[in-house]
Amino acid sequence: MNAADIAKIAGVSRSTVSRVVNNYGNVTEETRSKVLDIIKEYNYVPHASAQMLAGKKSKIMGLFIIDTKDEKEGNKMCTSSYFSPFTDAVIDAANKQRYNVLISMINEDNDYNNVKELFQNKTISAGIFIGAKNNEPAIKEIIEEGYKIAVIEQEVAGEQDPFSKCIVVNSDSFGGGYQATKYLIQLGHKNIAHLCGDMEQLTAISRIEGYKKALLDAGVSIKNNLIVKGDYTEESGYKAVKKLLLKEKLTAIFIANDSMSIGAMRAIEELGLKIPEDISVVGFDDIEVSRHLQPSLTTVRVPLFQMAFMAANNLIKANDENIDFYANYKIPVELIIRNSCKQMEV
Amino acid sequence: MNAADIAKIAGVSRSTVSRVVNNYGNVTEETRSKVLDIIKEYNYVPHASAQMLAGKKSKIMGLFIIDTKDEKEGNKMCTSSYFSPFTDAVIDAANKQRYNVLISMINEDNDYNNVKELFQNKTISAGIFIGAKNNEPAIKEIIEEGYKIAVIEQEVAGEQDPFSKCIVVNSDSFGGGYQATKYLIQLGHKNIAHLCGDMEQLTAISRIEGYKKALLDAGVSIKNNLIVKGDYTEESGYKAVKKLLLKEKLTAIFIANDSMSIGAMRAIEELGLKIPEDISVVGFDDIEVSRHLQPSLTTVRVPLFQMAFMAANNLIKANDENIDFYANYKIPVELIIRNSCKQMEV
DNA sequence: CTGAAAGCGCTTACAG
DNA sequence: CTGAAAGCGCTTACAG
Repeated sequence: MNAADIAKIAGVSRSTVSRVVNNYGNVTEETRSKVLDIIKEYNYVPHASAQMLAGKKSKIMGLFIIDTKDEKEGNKMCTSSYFSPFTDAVIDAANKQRYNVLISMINEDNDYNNVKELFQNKTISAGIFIGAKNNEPAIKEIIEEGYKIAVIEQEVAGEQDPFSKCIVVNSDSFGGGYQATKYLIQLGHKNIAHLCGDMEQLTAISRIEGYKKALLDAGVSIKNNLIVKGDYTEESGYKAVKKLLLKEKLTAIFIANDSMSIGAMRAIEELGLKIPEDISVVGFDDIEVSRHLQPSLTTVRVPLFQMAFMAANNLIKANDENIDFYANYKIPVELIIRNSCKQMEV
Repeated sequence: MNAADIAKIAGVSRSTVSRVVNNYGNVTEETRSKVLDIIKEYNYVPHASAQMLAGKKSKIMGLFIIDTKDEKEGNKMCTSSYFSPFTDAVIDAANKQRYNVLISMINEDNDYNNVKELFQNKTISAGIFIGAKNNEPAIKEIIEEGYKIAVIEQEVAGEQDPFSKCIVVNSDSFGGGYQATKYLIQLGHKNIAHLCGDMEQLTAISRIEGYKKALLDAGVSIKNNLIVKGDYTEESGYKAVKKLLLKEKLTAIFIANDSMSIGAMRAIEELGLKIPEDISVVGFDDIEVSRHLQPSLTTVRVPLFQMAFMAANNLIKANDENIDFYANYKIPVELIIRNSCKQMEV
């Protein structure tokens, strides 16, 4: 059952069937309803590929989740606590506008080639990237080929930067790092450590900057031996904090994400220390588990739902209206105070 | 840059370009490598829609996540802790075989029409359903139209049932309910309550059956006032258990999933009772948070990764080889003992 | 408002 | 082993 069949049955031309299907204006009401009836009766659905080949654009957008950490069994789930609400929201936003979303994971650099192919072979007409390292050249290449792109957490380095030619949605990582650290300072802490995230990502870079600025503004000196490196995985949090506590004296630690905080809490506990009595902890992201931890984790909430909606809706708009629309959003974050920090005694 | 351009540059016909692209045998090595070079040089990628229209089948499979609960903000995240590992594994399995996956949520019955359209307009050539209620007629319809389908957690009611014409992957919910309950019995509990899941779903139906059978086998009488209804959401767990504890006397409760267990634990705590000292709790699913709860939750692990791989791989195989392949798997589950249950004193 | 025709970019018998 | 041609199912100027 194709357009020609419908045309024959309805006694009109294929052109007219097409006009009805696409809801164009230049058809009599009578013709339209006659054709519509036949379409319904025979349950005719236009062949998407034929439509595309003839000029319609794809209603499929890509969502690409970058996670190039070496995967142990455990990690996967953790990273997905961050990506999963984002994914849900993208699908939700897309479906509402009759778009579909094709999701793919990027675990190694080579996977970017598959993504590029998806654009080139016209399967998708737009794409969202989340989890990429800052300045990722593979994404820049795709943007430069002229495809419609939205990126989460990317720095735009001036007008020459390809990232200025897409939709960028960032959270205020600097502000979040600042707030988190300031909160610890206000509680009376002096020796506040920081566990960094994967420094290839913008979030990690900005969160540590916020941390440093807060210390600076409060006149607390920055001690480099209190700053340690992680890679955003739970395991890295565990190791880094265990090592740190064995060497340094501190009463509080600001950790660049919640997954590492979970590992850190395990390390602290294993060393016989109590949270928050001995060590105060602030995380970042507010993933689902954080409110269920013992003690519940004080953290900075990143509004991933909202960011997903902005990325998806802007992208769809640009695609539907066939316009070049570029933007650079910075979404505010919020400190969520729970039970992992305590006021220092005076 | 299309096949005709490549053909002209390489000095061959479009047919030959097509043969090279599709890696057919009947081309001289010389011709092949010449064409391949040109393709690489000009970065030619065949138009996916044109290929499909000319007869190739779609390399996109659909993944449909059914969640028809009334959505409050909170629920969404909870349900996704169950779906998210499954989704990850499906994408992983698909990508490994050069398939892409298009994900869509079904929040109301009407959304099934969009799914059907995706098959009818040939965007996807196969699909996986997870979260559907048992016996879902909308899915039956799709199977009956002849599309390649895999379904998670569905009962197959004989050879006449449309579900016998697809790939069914179930976990052993009955066995899990049985094990969980038996474990509580062995710990010396007599008054073991059960909080059911959404009874429209096969898992809920089978889990309660396992519970009853375990009691029966142990000679413990089934008390209907100890069996209460939930709908798999955290909130329903909270409400049901609060009400239950106010009325009945019990020392243990087997809860049909972990999300409800989280709500239940909150209810128990609010009533001033301790887990496991006053009430032992066993959940089901082993979602990510469960091991982080306080106390960590004893639960039945459902191997969603494995189920996802079976569904995806079987489906892809059936699609690639263009065969009708039907199967009905029952995947074993495992009781994960943590700290939410205690041995009764003698 | 409507139809005949060209064209989108491939694949696949068919013939050689 | 290779090419000319038909065909996949649409949309969109163009002409009326």
